[in-house]
Amino acid sequence: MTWINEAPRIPCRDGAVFIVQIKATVPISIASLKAACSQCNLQELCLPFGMTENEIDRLDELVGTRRKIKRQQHLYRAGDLFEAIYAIRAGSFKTDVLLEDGREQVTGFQMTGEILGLDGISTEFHTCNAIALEDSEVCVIPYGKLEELSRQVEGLQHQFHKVMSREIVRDHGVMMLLGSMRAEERLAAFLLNMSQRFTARGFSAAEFHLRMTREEIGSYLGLKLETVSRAFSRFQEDGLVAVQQKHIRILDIAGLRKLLQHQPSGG
Amino acid sequence: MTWINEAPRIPCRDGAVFIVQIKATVPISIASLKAACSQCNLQELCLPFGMTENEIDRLDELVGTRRKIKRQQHLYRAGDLFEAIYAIRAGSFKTDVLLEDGREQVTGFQMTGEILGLDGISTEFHTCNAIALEDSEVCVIPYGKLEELSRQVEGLQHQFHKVMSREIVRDHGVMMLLGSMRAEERLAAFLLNMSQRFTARGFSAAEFHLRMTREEIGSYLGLKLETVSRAFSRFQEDGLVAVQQKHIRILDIAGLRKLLQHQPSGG
DNA sequence: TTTTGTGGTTGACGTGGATCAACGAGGCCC
DNA sequence: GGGCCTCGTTGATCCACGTCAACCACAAAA
Repeated sequence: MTWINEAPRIPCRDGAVFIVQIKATVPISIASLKAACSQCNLQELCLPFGMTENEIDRLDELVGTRRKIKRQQHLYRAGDLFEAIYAIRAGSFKTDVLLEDGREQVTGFQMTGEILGLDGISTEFHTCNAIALEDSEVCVIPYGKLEELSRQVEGLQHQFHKVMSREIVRDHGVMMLLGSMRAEERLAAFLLNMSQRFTARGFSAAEFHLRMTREEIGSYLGLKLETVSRAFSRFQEDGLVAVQQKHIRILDIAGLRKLLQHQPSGG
Repeated sequence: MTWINEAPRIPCRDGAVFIVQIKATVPISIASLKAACSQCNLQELCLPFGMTENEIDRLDELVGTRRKIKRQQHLYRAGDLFEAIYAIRAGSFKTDVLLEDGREQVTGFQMTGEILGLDGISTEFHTCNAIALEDSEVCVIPYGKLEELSRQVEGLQHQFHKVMSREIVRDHGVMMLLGSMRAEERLAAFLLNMSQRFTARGFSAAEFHLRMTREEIGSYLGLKLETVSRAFSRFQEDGLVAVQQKHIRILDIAGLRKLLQHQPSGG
């Protein structure tokens, strides 16, 4: 229930340092958790979206704990018992599925305010891995509590259903991308999607820093990392974007959008 | 509320014949709807799964109407206002998304007991098309009623969440397939999946009739119809399946499964 | 019965992206 | 500073699948 109890679940090389962090954050966390959602500036992007003030106040009892996850560490793994869903408070994640032979498919990249762990409801075990792309923090929402509260708070129930449905719609978009777009279209779609999500978070639509590698982008888009790299170079040649490693500046957003229509065909 | 009121929503070339059908089925429907779910032999595969007898009795008030959809007709279209989800009572469907330039991506094939329309919760408009692959019938579950009842009936709430989560997990599987498998692996995965779903419905695991065309399979698997056809032929040569048009007989299920592991790589 | 249409199969050929390989750039530790 | 390691870029070559086209099977219509 406290940070201390959560600590053993967080694998961490430099354990000592991390304990210090815990000690430092415990009093702050306990204080702020009393008003977890109602005070959070991510409301608009997160579970509370669209709920009334009264309803959000009731939400505060939902978030029992926060959890810090260091870069490259797992929030949960495929096969883990499902107990909670997670709202990203800071940082970003990728989710992936692994085949027995080692092939990896990245199924999504998640940013602040987005919800992780919905895959676990189905079987009560997680079916994918969630890995932090940078040092991150999540709000832990115990699933039993969420179901209980959403039986009482209509707005929460409705919003939770919307979050799940949005995930389904997003997945359909990815299927479209993987099933019928060519490499450059996929990357254009990816960049436009990132841009739009950064915008929603108050960052620049045109200039941002990708937290994932070319290989992870490639896995998500069903391409090899070399192909991703070549597509970036092509966009740069064509004056669509300025690329410097992970730093992206979109120069011609309309041009990127145009790439998405009427290509001859794809896959 | 009755078949008659629903009738105008069903586009139908041979209207006259259909009206006769309606007249014939109205009394039967009204009688059976009084005990929609509790009497239904699809319980195990559908929304009531895992609920207690008492809970299922309460479910009966949920299904207001049934709707017949003829082959090739839409249950709903992208852009339609979202009002209800649908449980397939008989027949089968495909769902697809269309790009402006006409490209189609089939996002799924649905069989009896499966739920359609979850994509609409997110924005209150449907985001994909649902088209009957054969003459079919669905139970119409008004969404408002479902939310209301699932605030009262814990088992319903839980089961509904599981259905949504299962859809997310399924989509991840398709992403894996589209993103990192080669053509024959995709088709093998598809056949094994169909076989498993037919089995769950009491049909033969080894012999079944596909309701969709090669082109639809191809769209779902991110392949061209010729590639699907060639893969079928290859499987036949290798003694894995006997294919005669849409009729499939699996001869070596272990062989198909083996195709799914340890291929060198994909894409 | 022939006709027409839709869906499926098969072959020949082209190509987008995978593969293999070399090299460059930035971050981190010593 | 220098060595190491991960990540990214770029080039040369290959091949799985797309494309184009001919033909076949079956069903419904004439």
